[in-house]
Amino acid sequence: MAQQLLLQSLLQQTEVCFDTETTAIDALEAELVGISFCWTAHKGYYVPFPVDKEESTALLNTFRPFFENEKITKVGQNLKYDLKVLENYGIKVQGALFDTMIAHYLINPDMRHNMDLLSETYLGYTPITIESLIGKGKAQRSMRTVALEEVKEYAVEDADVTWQLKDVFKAELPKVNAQKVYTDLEMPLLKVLAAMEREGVTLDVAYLKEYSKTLDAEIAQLEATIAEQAGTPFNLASPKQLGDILFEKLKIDSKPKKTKTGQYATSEEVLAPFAAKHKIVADILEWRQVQKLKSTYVDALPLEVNPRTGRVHTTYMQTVAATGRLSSNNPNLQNIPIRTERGQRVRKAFIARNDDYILLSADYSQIELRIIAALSEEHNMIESFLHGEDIHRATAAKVFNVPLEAVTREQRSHAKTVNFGIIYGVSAFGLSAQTDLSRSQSKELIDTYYATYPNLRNYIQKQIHFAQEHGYVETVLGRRRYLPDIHSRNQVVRGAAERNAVNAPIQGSAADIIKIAMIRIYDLLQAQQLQTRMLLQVHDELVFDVPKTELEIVKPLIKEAMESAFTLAVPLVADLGYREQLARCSLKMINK
DNA sequence: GAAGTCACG
DNA sequence: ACGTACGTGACTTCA
Repeated sequence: MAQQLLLQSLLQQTEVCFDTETTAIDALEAELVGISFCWTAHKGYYVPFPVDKEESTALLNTFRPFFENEKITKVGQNLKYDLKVLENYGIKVQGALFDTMIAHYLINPDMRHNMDLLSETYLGYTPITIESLIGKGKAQRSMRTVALEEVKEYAVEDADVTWQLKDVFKAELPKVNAQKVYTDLEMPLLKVLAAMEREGVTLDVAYLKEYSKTLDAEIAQLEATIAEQAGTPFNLASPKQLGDILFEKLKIDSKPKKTKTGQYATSEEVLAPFAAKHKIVADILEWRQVQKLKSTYVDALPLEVNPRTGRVHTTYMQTVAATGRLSSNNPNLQNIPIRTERGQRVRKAFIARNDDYILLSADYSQIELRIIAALSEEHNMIESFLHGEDIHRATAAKVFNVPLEAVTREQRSHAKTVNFGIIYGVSAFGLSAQTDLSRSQSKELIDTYYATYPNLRNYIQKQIHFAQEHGYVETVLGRRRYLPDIHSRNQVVRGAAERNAVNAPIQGSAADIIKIAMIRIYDLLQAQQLQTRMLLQVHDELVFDVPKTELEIVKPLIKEAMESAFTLAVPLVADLGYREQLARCSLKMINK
C-alpha cells in the first residue's frame, strides 16, 4: 500500500526526478532492481522490484499513471537509458523531459557529463560511487545482490543529486542561449533515438560468415608473400615489428618518418608513396585493409546480434561530439565500410527486416558546403547550388578558369579537396599532404580559391574574430562551442582553435538540421501510423526499413522533411536510394 | 591504459 | 623554424 501513497504524491507534482537501478548496462537486457524518486532536495523514495518479471511488471503498472502522465516533467540523468528500460516493461514515458546530462552538454560540450563529476563541480558534493556497491572490472556483481539499505541510499542520492543539478542547469540554459536547442531539439530527439536503438537493424550473418572465409584466404595469401619478401615471418599487426622490417632490414626509405614516441611511422599515409616501387608495401597495405574489415566488421558484427531480437542495436551518444553530432557505439554503425570494393561487400550485410521490406537511404547532398556557402553569403558558390551544379566541378571551372564542360578529372579532384579543406580550416601544408601538389602549388591554389570565393575568406576571418571576442562560436540554432584556446600564445594550439571556430558552426549546423529532420520524420511516421522505421543516422544520412507497399508514400515524405528542415540561402537537397535485396535462396543459386 | 592505425561523415 | 587539416569508435600491440 505504500506505493499507493507514493503514487498519489507523485501525481501531485509537476516535475519529478527518477532513476532506475538495473541488472545491466545494456538497456535492452536490463531488468529493474529498483526505482528512486525525488521532487524535493535532500529527500527521496526508493521502490525495490522483485526478481520475477511478472511481479515486477505488475508493480511497475501501479506507477503507469505517473510515467504516462503528460503533465509531469520527468527529470533524470541519461534518460534515454531509463526510457528504454521502462519500455522493456511496456511503459512508454510521456510528458516533457529534463535530462541533466544533455543540459550540461549544451552548457559546455567539451567537458565530461557523468553525474559524479557534475555533482562535484556544481554541488560540491561527492556521491556514493557505483563501484563501492558492486565493485569494478571482472569482479563486478549485479545490483540485484546489493543489500536493500545500501541500494536505497545510493539510488535516492542519485535522484536527489540529479534533482539539484536540474535546478542549476535550468537556470543556466537560457544564459547560454540553449533553451530552444534543448527543448525543441535534444529532448524530442532523445525519444527518437531510443526508438531507433530499440528497433535495431537486421544483419545477414550467414553472408558475413561466408565472406569471412574468403577474407581468411586472402589474408593467408598476403601473409605468405609478405613473409617471403621480408625474408622472415613477423607479426604484421605490430607496427613496431613492421617498422623494423621496412626501415632497418629493407631500408625502403633513407629518412624514415617517426611517430611522436620515436617509433617508425607506418601509417597508410606514410607507406602509400612506396607502394608502387616496393611490392611488399602494397601487399602490407592490402593486408591491413583486409584485416581491418575482417576483425572490425565481418567477424565482430555477428557477435553483436541480440539473440532476443535477432538484430543489431547500436547506442547513439547524444553528449559526446563537441560539435553537436551524434556518435554511435557498441557497435559503431556510423563507420560501416563503403569506400572500397571489399567495404561495399561488408555493407551489403545490412538488410531489410524481411522480403516485404526494403532499406531506404536518404542523404543530404553536400550539406556542409551548402551551409558554409549560405553563412558566408558567398554568391558565386550560392549561385552554383541554385543552378544545381556539381559543386566541385563548378569550383574547378572558376578556380582554373575553364568552362564547366572542360573541367578535367584532376581539376575536379583538386577543387573537391580544397572545398573540404575550407570546411576543416585549410593550410597549404594540409592541402599538399592531401594532394599531389607541392606546398607552393597548394598555396597558389588556395589563393586563387579565395579570389574566386572572396566572401568565404571574409567569413573565416569573421568566425575567428567572433571567437576571440565572445569565447565561443555557434551554429544556426545557437548551439555553442567554447574555444578558450583562441587566445593561446602557442600558435599550434591557437591554430587548432581557429580551425574549430570555422569548422564547429558548419559541422554543428549540419547536425542541428538533420536532428530537426529526424524529429519531424519520426512524428510524421507516427501520426500517419506508418510501419516504416528510422533505423540509422550517419551524420548526413538516414536509413529506414520501409514496407515495399509504403515506399511511394514514404519517399516524398522523407525527402520533403529533410529538405525543408531548415531554410538557408541555398536549397537543401536529399537524395534517396535503395537496392533490391536478393532473396537469400536465389543468392545461393547464383553462387553455385 | 596508451599508442598506432584505420573505418566512416 | 615549427607543425597543421574537422568530428568520431574499434581493434591490436605492448608496456
